[in-house]
Amino acid sequence: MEPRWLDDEEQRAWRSLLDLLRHLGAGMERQLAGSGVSGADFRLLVPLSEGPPDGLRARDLGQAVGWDRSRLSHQVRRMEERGLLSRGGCSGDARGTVVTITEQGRSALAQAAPGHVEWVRSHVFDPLTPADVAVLTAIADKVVARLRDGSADSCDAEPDQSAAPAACP
Amino acid sequence: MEPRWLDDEEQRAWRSLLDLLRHLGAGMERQLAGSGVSGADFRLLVPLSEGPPDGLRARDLGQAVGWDRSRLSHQVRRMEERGLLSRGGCSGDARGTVVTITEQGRSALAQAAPGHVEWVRSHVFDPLTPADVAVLTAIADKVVARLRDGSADSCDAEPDQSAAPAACP
DNA sequence: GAAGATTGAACATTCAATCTTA
DNA sequence: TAAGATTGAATGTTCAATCTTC
Repeated sequence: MEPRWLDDEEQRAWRSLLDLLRHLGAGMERQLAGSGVSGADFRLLVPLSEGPPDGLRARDLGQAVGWDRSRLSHQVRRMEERGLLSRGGCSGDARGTVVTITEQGRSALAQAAPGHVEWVRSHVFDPLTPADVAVLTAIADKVVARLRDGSADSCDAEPDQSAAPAACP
Repeated sequence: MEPRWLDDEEQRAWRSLLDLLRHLGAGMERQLAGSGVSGADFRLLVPLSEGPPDGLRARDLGQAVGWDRSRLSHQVRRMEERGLLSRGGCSGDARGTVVTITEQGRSALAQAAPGHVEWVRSHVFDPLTPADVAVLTAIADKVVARLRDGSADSCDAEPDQSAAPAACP
């Protein structure tokens, strides 16, 4: 069957969206790098800093950021080596691992967060009107909902209720 | 100075946008993988298939997709090893390299493109109204424009006039 | 010296076992 | 048997030289 190709306006829209994707990711990474943490570091530090002081189970942390076990394990190991967090056993379920943010981790986050929020605000929210923001949220949610459904089509399900990196710590 | 933290609605918006980012990238990659090409493969094949039959200079190809020399060089080498494209010298400038898509590359693209466009349409455009699409384009362009300016702030300039992966070949 | 391109090392991510415990 | 987690190999990306030609 002949595919339904994109017309000119749709191609423009798609290209703009891909540009947004690329620039947003790259810009965010660059800004954070200037504060000494990577995007991945930040992603983990936020939910850990907001969670209970005892730390979070690796399973829950993985769910929070939408990562699989392997990626989380590697990232946690690297961050533990750098002193940003620590791992410990899980009382009650000997299979589990509990991840805890260290003082050094809190400090790194506290140092990075203000610049990050300022960057997000000035690069994303400042150029938009409040109406833009409302519409953008609605649009993003619609597409994400469709994408979530779609994951079940040809592949496995995807829980993923990711945490918001720009939350205030 | 106390940073301007995000309010609740802004946090929701930011989180939705990040979710969109992640799901769109992952979903696209997964869909393409089912057709035997990676997102990176596809990115290069599209401008090469649309460009002159003699091929494109690596410099121009890099500009088209917004990659640096190193990343492009590695990706081109891997794709050449798989027979999707070929490299040759550049007549007129002995420093240059000319990259050409092979028949096998064209075939791989022709095989992947219909499914890709169908995926983009059904996952991105179908859930949106024409008005949504127009607004989304405008919003993305505004933010990208701001992000382009911003790149000059703390870092180097970024030309990047990337190609649109979902174009019809 | 600057531009175009390549290379190898370091780092991140994915994939396929593997291991332990529920 | 399934869930939680780790590991090592394969692949992809970034970073810092390096090399050639303009």
